[in-house]
Amino acid sequence: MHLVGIAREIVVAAISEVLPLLSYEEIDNLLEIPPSMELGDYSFPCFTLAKQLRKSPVVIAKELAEKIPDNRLLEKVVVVHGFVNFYLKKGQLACDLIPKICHEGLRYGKSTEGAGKSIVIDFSSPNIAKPFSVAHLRSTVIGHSLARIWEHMGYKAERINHLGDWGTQFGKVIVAYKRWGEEDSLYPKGSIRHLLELYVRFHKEAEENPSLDDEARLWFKKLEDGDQEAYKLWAQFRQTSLESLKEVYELMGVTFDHYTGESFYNDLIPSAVLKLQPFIEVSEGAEIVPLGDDMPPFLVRKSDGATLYGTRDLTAAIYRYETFNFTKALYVVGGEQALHFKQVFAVLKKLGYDWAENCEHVPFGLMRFGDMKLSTRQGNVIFLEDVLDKSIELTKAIIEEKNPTLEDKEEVARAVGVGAVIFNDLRNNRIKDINFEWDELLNFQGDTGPYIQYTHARACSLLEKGGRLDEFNLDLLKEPEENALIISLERFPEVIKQAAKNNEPSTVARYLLNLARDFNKFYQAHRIVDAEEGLANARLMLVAAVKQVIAEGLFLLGIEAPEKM
RNA sequence: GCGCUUGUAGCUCAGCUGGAUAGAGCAACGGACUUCUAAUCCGUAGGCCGCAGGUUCGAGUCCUGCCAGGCGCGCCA
Repeated sequence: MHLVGIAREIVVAAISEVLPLLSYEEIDNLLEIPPSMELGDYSFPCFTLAKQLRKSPVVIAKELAEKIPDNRLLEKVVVVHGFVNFYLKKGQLACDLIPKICHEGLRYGKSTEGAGKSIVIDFSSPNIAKPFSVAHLRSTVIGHSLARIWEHMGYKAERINHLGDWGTQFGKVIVAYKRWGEEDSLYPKGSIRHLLELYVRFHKEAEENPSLDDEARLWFKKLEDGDQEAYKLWAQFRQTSLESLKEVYELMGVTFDHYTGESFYNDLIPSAVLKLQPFIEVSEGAEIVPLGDDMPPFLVRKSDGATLYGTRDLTAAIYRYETFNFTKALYVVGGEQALHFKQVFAVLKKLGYDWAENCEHVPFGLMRFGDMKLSTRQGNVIFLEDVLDKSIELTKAIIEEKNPTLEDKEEVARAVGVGAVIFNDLRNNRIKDINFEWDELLNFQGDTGPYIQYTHARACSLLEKGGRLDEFNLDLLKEPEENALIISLERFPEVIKQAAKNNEPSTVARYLLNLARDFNKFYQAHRIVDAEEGLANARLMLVAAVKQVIAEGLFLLGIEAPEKM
């Protein structure tokens, strides 16, 4: 069991000393945070012990509390009902914690749990025949954040962009391009939006002329069989799309270690299929692997012999394990593909790969627009680039209004505008569907990215005005607003751990909102730079620590933290 | 039909994996800028936690059954 956080560790240790019945880990699991500060900082419920010890929870709690030894960080231990409530000496905690945070900087809360281990994260993975729409945003920002969170846990992250650069959809685009390429086009030949026009037109025309679908399948088959013309077109489409994609990634500050898309695995597929051979059955001309009664069969090859994305996912999984020897493999892909991954993992297990247990689908909810699902096929898309641009424009306007003398306006507007979009996506549990609402997205007040960035900039401004800090006595911090911040800073490592455990960036996002709110309350209630000298220095140190943790938390979400805005 | 998933304030959502009096933001209304960045803060109002059972010291949280929405269910990804 790896414990994080100074104070929590001490509380658990103290209980452990007087309660040998439970292990360290059991105590840590039981320990909770009371609903309000008046009830203490940590709380240990004794109800579950009642049966085992055959005593009332209140009696157990009393006995336990009496035995807890004195500790330099413990203010008092109070029994309420069946709870043992621990009150920490905030001043002392501040003395221990704040210099530590300021000293460790971005390393505060970092764990060594994953030392020597690697985690493969498959995210973003857009379909490259299609434009990058807001629907792809989710996988991109969630995956990017998870990579940073797991790195903070000490893992080596392998960021993989499993580009959808192979498959029947390319047959469709080829057919459309050959028929209608450039004709009546609003966009120049070869541009990503031109490709979208073709894609949309294909589906429209295919409704009346289903033979187009057959033609598309034929072209994809030709592509797989190495047809020169098909390959050349495919390569051209791929290149255009990739260039356009990379612009968006750059704007958002998202990076990958590997751009190994589906086409990357073409050469590896035969050997993977060979491994599958003993399990394959032929059904209606297609090759399948039956998976029992509770799951539909897994399709290996279509009746025309072409592969499917499942085949490529399977091949990719094996390749990744052999290449990275991962401890964990995450697939940050929409929830609508849950069954697909269940099938892929089941097939891996059938092949005898124990590591299939370490593969995890990290699903997320749909992005909706009004009451309809965004559908590329119907041309019903919102381009991510447009969203980012709009958000950046709005940010610029706000800067002009509120802080017209700001330097680097362009750069700040980009950081804040993009941050707003990213935060909007990471704020809630990832499984929730998101209704795409311009108004909500472009509102920069309340629970938003700009709110947190603003708080950070505010803290930076105080530090700039406060000057250099040589001497400080953190024991002077006694106000409730100060205490709230100290205890909140102390909990940050737990928060990261929790976020990693659940693959849930929103845990960090929520924490930051609370921290920012607590900070703004503190800011509102007390003078800082012009408090009496000793107190001013102590408060400025607190501000420095808060600033540090906000910047670090934003980093974990993939959001920048400008010093001024 | 079967499987997965969601249901908490008018709206968008938290709720620490079963704990104490269910909390935020938005929207509404009322306040606070000659003072450290008002992208802020304070206050008011707003709740049969979808419904009904069950499990136990204790349920918004777990189990069962309904109801409602969403997503899937062999040659798309």
